[in-house]
Amino acid sequence: MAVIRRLPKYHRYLGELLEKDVTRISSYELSKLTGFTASQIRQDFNNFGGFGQQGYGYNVEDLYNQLGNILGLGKKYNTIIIGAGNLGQAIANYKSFDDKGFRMLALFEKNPKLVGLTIRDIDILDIDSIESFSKENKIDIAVITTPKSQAQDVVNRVVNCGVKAIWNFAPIDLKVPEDVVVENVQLSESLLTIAFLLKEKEENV
Amino acid sequence: MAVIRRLPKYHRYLGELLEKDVTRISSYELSKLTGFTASQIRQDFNNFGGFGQQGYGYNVEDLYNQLGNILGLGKKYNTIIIGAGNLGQAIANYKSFDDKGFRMLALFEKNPKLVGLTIRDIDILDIDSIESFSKENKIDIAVITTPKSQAQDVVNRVVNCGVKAIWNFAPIDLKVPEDVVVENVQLSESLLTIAFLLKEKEENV
DNA sequence: TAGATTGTTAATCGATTAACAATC
DNA sequence: TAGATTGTTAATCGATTAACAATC
Repeated sequence: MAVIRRLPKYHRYLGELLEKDVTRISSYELSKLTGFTASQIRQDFNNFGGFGQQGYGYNVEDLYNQLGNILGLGKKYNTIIIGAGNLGQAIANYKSFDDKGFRMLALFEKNPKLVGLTIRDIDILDIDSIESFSKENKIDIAVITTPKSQAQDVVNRVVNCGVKAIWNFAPIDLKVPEDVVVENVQLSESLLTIAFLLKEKEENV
Repeated sequence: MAVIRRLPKYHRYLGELLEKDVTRISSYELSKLTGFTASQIRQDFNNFGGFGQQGYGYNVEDLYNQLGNILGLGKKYNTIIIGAGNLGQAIANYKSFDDKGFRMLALFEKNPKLVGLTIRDIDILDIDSIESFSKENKIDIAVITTPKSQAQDVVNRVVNCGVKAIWNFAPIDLKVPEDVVVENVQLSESLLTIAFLLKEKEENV
């Protein structure tokens, strides 16, 4: 699990190298870019198979594609966003998510003032149409950007609709069946970490 | 460091317990809430001093306040948001950040169509007024919600203005002097993790 | 061939869990 | 006092780093 948190970063840097037409890279050079140790990088890649070549290093394009496969890119993921406030709209606007295979199909919203609008051609639908929508479209991932108070309720609903992964931005620990993946983005916890580090820094002066 | 990532979660649950007028809690009960083991919880708290009482457990209010202090709450942090797109606006709208002591003073934006607007009474200022603004207001934290291409540049500018912590939402590893705290929120990496877990789940069926 | 760099094993480090004496 | 639960030490586990033989 510690490894897979590093994979997206490798993938990102390899994508950048690819754009710069770099064809090969050693674990040492990659360690300078990513900040991980060369030893760790080699260990990480070897968990998934030997992608390198002794005396040469790694082929950037090959490694990029291999990591893409491991990360489950190449597949398409039908994704809906529940909660069309600023955060939901921000996510709908990220074109790069679509590019990575996360198809943003629709936003769902309770507030009637927002229903009917579109964000980058993505419709904002009434929240009560989740069930009917999911019958016509197999949903893989639901993004939860509702207020905390509605989060568990909408999650129950989408899980009933067969959603297998939740990307949760509400400040709450969701209860889901064990076969449903939950990835939390706890902004508040991230911000508190900053406060802690700032305070610690001050004390160590 | 692993400990301090857990502190905000403890703090959140203790806040909820406090609202429910729960006065005491044992490490065992807290383990059921948070999902951490009771042993780990006791270890964590003991890193910062003995907050409990044998045979009784922990006083919820006392523990909540102690953790708040450790997390650096109670202090006020002057915060600016750079980039007034959806994400910047979303963060400006989070009232709970203000409540925790993160004073959102202003948003800064390049796009002239947005400059002059206000989000929840927070002005959107021209990005070129960062320097003059920081002379009148000591800024502690800068939130980076600009596009990737502008992120490093604005970070250089705010660091020059004396900002000591960066909350970075741009998909890039920022270069900062070593005394500047950077906390990254890499949405794309978080989403890729979901893809990986979904794929892995499928393969293990 | 010599040099470079991987793949992989062993050593180290740190974090988590288990156990239990201390004590409220 | 008996029961409950912490504080704390020791044991375990997992992740990281170091080292080096294999090999391109």
